[in-house]
Amino acid sequence: MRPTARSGRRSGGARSIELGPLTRSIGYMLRRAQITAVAGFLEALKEVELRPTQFAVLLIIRENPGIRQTEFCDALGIQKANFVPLLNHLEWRGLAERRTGTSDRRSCALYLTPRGQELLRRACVLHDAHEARLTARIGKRGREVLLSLLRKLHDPL
Amino acid sequence: MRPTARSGRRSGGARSIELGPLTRSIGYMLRRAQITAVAGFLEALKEVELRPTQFAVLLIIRENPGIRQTEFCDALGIQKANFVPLLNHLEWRGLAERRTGTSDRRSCALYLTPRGQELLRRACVLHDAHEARLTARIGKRGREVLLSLLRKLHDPL
DNA sequence: TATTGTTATACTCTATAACTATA
DNA sequence: TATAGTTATAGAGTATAACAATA
Repeated sequence: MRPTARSGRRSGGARSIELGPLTRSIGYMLRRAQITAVAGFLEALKEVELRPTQFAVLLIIRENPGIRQTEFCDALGIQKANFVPLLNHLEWRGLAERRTGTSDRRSCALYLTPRGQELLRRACVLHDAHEARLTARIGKRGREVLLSLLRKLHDPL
Repeated sequence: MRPTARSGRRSGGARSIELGPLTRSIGYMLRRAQITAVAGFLEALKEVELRPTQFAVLLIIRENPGIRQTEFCDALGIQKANFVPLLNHLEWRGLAERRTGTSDRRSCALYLTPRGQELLRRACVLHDAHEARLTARIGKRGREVLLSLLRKLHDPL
């Protein structure tokens, strides 16, 4: 799974792959780091059976109780059509719920169930441990620098 | 992991979404930055009609002429089954080619065609411009720091 | 007429098992 | 028997169009 960066041949006769300019590409290195991070996330949150997107949805509902689906999708850049099965799954697991809006009966207000709140608390503990393992590789200072750089890459400024 | 400080509503009446701990999550910020980077890549390489994976495949074949498919997949962490249609497409476009191995007739050695080499040169120019735009957001020093941090995140060390 | 949530659909990426032809 | 490449298939993630209920 891990590409090596050096060129030449190994003693066993197997070829060591030359990645060339890719190791100097922000895009490619971002992708590799993200693949590693996702794998670690899945391993860390296996106990609560949450994928990264599901974890993010629960967190954002907790931070924004009563948020409507369209609001959610606009903020996160998710297509509203794709949000439906995602939320269906969380509702089916009894972690989140839709409540039909009182003022606008077209819309649904989203809330965590007590069970969702409980699971999310446990998920946050596991997620913190996962983040701590990532931080251990780059140091606390490195983590702050990384978050700052990633924010700059994303924001239009 | 700490929640961020701000919350509340915007003046226009639209709700300002609270992302909470997500903005302090390496995993989430990696994902957001990568989405931005991929969008920029697609825009930058539209002219040559190469997606990030296709660009990476052409580059690695150029750096490792004669590489076999299994070697390639082992090094890049791609499933060999998924590599087949990927390579079929590049071959169909006349950019790369399989040559049946002389010593082992089960395997294919991969090469760029002259047209593939030409297109890749142009693609590299476009890719460099894209990387320069990313670098402009974080500075040359920031870029070096970022690449170093991303490498540390990926490598087991 | 416009908007919210929904359905249907399609295309990409990824993951696994089983097949073929060679070794 | 083991391996290289292939096929088939299934699951996620993502994109657009169109529909019903409501505004």
